[in-house]
Amino acid sequence: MSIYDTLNEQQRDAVFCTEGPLLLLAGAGSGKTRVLTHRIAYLIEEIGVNPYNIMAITFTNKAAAEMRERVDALVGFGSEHIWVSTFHSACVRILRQYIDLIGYDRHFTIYDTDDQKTVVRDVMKRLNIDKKQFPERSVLGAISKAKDELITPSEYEMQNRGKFRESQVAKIYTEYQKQLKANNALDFDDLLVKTVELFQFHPEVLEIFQNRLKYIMVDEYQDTNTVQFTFVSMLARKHRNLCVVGDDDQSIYKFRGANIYNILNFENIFKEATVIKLEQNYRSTQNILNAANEVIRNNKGRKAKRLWTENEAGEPIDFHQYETEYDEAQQVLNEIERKNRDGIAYKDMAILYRTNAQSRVLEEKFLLKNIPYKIVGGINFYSRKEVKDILAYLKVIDNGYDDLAVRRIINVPKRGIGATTINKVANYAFEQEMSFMDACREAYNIPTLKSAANKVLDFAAQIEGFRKVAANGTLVELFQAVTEGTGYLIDLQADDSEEAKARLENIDELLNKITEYELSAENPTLGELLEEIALVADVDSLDQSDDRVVLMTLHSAKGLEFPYVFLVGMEDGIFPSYMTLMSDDKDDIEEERRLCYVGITRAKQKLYISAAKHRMMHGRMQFNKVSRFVDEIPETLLALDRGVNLKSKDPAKSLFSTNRNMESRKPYYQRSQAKAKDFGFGSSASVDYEVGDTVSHVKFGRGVVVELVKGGRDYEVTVEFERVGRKKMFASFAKLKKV
DNA sequence: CTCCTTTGTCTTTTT
DNA sequence: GACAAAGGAG
Repeated sequence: MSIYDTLNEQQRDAVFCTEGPLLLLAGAGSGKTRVLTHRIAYLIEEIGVNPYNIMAITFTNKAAAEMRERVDALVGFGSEHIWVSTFHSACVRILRQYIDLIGYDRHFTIYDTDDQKTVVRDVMKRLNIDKKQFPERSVLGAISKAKDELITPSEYEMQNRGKFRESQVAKIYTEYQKQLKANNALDFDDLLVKTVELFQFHPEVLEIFQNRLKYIMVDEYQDTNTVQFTFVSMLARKHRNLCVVGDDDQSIYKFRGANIYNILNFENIFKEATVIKLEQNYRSTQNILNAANEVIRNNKGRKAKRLWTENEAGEPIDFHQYETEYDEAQQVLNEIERKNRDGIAYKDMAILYRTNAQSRVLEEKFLLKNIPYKIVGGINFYSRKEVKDILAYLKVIDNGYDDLAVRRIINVPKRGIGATTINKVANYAFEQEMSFMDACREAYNIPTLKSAANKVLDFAAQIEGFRKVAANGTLVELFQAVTEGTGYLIDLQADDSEEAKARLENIDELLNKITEYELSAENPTLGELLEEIALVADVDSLDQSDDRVVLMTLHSAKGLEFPYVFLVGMEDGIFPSYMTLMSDDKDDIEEERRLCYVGITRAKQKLYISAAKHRMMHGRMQFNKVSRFVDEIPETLLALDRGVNLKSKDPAKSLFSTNRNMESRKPYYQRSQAKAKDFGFGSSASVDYEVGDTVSHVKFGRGVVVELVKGGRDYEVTVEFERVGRKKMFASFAKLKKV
């Protein structure tokens, strides 16, 4: 009896097929991670491959850690020598060793999306390009797309001669890239692009890695883009032992440049490739799987396959359309409570939604009911202002060329250095062709500065001081020097608002992170710490031993599974999103459908689908039809009756049919915004309290109404709360209850 | 230079 | 509603 006996025939074929290119088409829940880990074990134990010669690329750090753990359990030794990482971390690791060969300093900084925006904004200002006409989002999108396709600024310019918009973007792209280089910084895309460049211009470096990485495996291959593909195929060119695993039906990152042809054309590119399909699903019940199959069947561009399972039929899929998003949240939470009483652990239940914004209403209910939960994604911890400020200090200490970081902190906390002064220093730096930080150090040379020069010099001296601490002390000591030496902590401590308290907590949390890093890393350095922070995804921190209900977007849920899954907000306009409904590109709706497929197949035992008839979106009441995807699930798989909560206050007025089935069969586009407005949720808004009444609020607790003003379509109510003081809010949002 | 208020814009998904 | 930019007062 060997460990391989537990695999099915196709899985075993995949494990034993170790030489040459291999394309593994692995449907959802077909045990691809099992195959990958067993394949690695087989390579090490049976073929005698040195773990050092194996590389596995995963999508998230969490998946990487998990894979290592599972291989470790199988082989018992050597797994720590396997190179398991994400694309981005792998590239950083290579670049930290060799990037000086292509003209960067090895202490480069990694820019996140916010940093990118700042650079684009600056560049556009300098080039005098109107940001109304060229929103930074779309400019960055174009740049990122170009990078994904390995198009350099000059190539981009040549390809777009004579096209006004594109040539403007080309100018921005060129300047943007120059700026990054000057700051000794790379954005996320650059990590890949620069590595490929390094390999192109320095084949000797490429060869080092080719010689080492004899067996390469890529997980979630359907979501790779052109640079990533180039990177991998360069590495694999020598030994050609490239195993890619993916499912074209789960390709959900086209917006990020994922190139589905990487998987669809793999056999054309690697002619000798073996192709193995894994179609038996071990995860979900028959009902769930059937629903998933029926939905995905509506897509045109896909490889033919049909997942099957030996699992039992299981319970039908629950579907409810509720009145509002609040009702929906309430009922979902009720069910979670019920299940928990029946002995289902919280961590076995997950709520999935299309957009992060949908988490807010749910979170409020969780707080109210005191059910443990964890929200993945959304506002990243590391993008909070106070955390970014402190990190900017650390970045400046690590890489003095990072002008962006310097400018962020030069007046934080307040040092009396205003915009005028900063511009003068920036101009001087530009004329002298030096970094902003170096210009600060020479502030006495800038005649126009006058008295401000001393303030700038003090700042430069302070950074110098921190550098000394960094050179001699621990990271925690450095952290303390920065937070205390700058007065950042004292300022916050002096302020006793709720907000300041929250900020202090976040700074504390950052200290925890740094302490933890310093304890666990073999050879902790400031650079590595910053890098680790730059490359973590929020899912990475998901600890599945915690007994909490998990809330996340469908995108984040890829690769995960839960016994009980709630798919909320299944409405046309939300999922599929309004943007894709409006798009002329038919592929967009197919991508949404794949996302739906991913969502459905996360569930092992039972799936709950729900929608709201109307909900507040962007500050307006929106009336949505049930998602077309729900319509694609055969009725026989759905349970529609039990516990339906149709609290329709006035059915006569209702423009939505009370019959949910009829509703979902109507053409989707007939809903008009004007009609929705006529219902005037706003104009009919009324409140059952008045000035002087005591009311209670979900978050703020008890308070007294001090003012009530009728606005255009809503009441504006001001309440003096016992705990948090005076707040002004709209009655329809506040949901105040008279006590 | 700083702080406050007002106004306008934008709303998908993320390494 | 969330946030950034702009405008205005001290």
